[in-house]
Amino acid sequence: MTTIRLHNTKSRQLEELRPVTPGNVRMYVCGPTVYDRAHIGNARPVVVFDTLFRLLRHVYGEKHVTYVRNFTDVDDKINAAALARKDAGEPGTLEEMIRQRTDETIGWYHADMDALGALRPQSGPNPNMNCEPRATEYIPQMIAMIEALIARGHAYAAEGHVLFDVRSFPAYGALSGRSVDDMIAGARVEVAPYKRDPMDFVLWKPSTDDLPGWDSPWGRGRPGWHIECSAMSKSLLGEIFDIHGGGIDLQFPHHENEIAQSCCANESGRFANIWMHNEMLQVEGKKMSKSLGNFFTVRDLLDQGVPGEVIRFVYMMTHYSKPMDWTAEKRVTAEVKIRDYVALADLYCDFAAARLRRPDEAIVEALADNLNTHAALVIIDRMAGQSDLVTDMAVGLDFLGILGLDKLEAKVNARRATVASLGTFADRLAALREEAMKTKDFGPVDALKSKLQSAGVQVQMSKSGIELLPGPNFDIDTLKEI
RNA sequence: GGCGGGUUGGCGGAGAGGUUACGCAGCGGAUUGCAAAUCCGUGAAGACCGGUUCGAUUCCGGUACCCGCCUCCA
Repeated sequence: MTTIRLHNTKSRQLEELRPVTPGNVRMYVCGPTVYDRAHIGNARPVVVFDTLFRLLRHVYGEKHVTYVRNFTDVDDKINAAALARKDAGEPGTLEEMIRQRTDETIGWYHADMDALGALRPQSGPNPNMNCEPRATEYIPQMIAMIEALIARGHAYAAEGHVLFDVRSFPAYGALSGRSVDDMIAGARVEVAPYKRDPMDFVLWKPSTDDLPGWDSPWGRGRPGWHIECSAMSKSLLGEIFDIHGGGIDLQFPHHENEIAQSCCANESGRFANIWMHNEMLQVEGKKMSKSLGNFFTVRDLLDQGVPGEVIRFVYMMTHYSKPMDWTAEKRVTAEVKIRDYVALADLYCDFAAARLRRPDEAIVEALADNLNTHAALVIIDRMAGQSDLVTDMAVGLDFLGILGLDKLEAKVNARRATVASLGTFADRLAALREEAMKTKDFGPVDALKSKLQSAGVQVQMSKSGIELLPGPNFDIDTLKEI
């Protein structure tokens, strides 16, 4: 069996994946807070961990991998958005508006991530498991966990809040490499009067009547930010599971707090084994931000005509552990590559054979080496350079989630249809050329050629004949006028 | 201020203590009515300063710059 090695943020080392339950892998990835469209930074972990999911399914078998990714649908930003709508006079209760907004956002998220070729989280061993749990469906489990933390002396209730006592957990800060004392020295912590220690964080907080809330032993309230992941991962994956992932920005405080809560509430005192974090994304060398005007969503790109496979290809060019720069130039590079792959598949891919074939071991090995997607793409390029390996290239693109075989075949067919539709122009051009060969007046040939080129058609004339292909800016409407 | 990541040829981007990364672009040639496509060939690097070493882009230390987290943004 392929040995998978992954970088564990916790140990700061490359570690061999040894599943808690041999032969079965369980992975939890922190999902989005659902209040708005996913921006291109949000999509990076989705692609990273989807790639890992695909690798795990390949190595362990589809029936032996469980992947859970939550939707956080209780959050003050969501509340604020719903309150604003209510104040604007929209009908319905706050709860209805929140539900409406979160449902809508989840729908967007699914559509956008589907376009990137990301598989929906799912469980092989338990196909009925809801692997995309919503936080609001796990309030009782959160309350139970908070009660356990209080009972074990790791949390305390104060003024309607329940707080985690960071001093009760000596390992607090281990994941992110900081000490409680150092952090307090940073002095940017909100020091609420009811906190025993400035670093103590909220597990439960009271809700006023105009905010969503649930009954609890501490009165009507709502959960703090981090507890939902601890509760949901425990409910669905158990106390101890194999991989926990997310963006590096979650390392502190989110994951640090998850570890504290889960380790202290769990009988075993343990939690996830391997912690994986993807580095951040920039845009044209700068931090993506609304004020710089370089902020955009996955949907923005899709609407601009950048296909999901191109976006995914750009993500996969950079190793997940390094900062990634989204640039227009990379987008173009990816577009050219994808177009070349489709053209090659048109010529040399045996789709029937491809559907029966396993991905090339070298590609699997590249991913097994701490998810070296760039190395995998280099192998794809090598395959593209040899006609007898193009079928393997197609299998590789499918395995990497860039272009599924069905999608690739559909693109090939679309390309063929376009080429066929160009046939009459090819015939016209051939006739003109033949005539020009005799008269030595190439004016008419060049006239038609440049018209075709301005419609985005690639004109290839050789001794053997004329070939017209759709180019990057191919426009069928311009063509009709010729 | 604390913690962490980054800096490789025009651009993107890896691995490896000493042997061509690779891709795109460029340049030269073949080919073409001209192009395109294709093929062949080719220049170009390792932020800066030290140290270890026979030898470092690769290891160690420092400096600079960029980015992230420490403010419930992946």
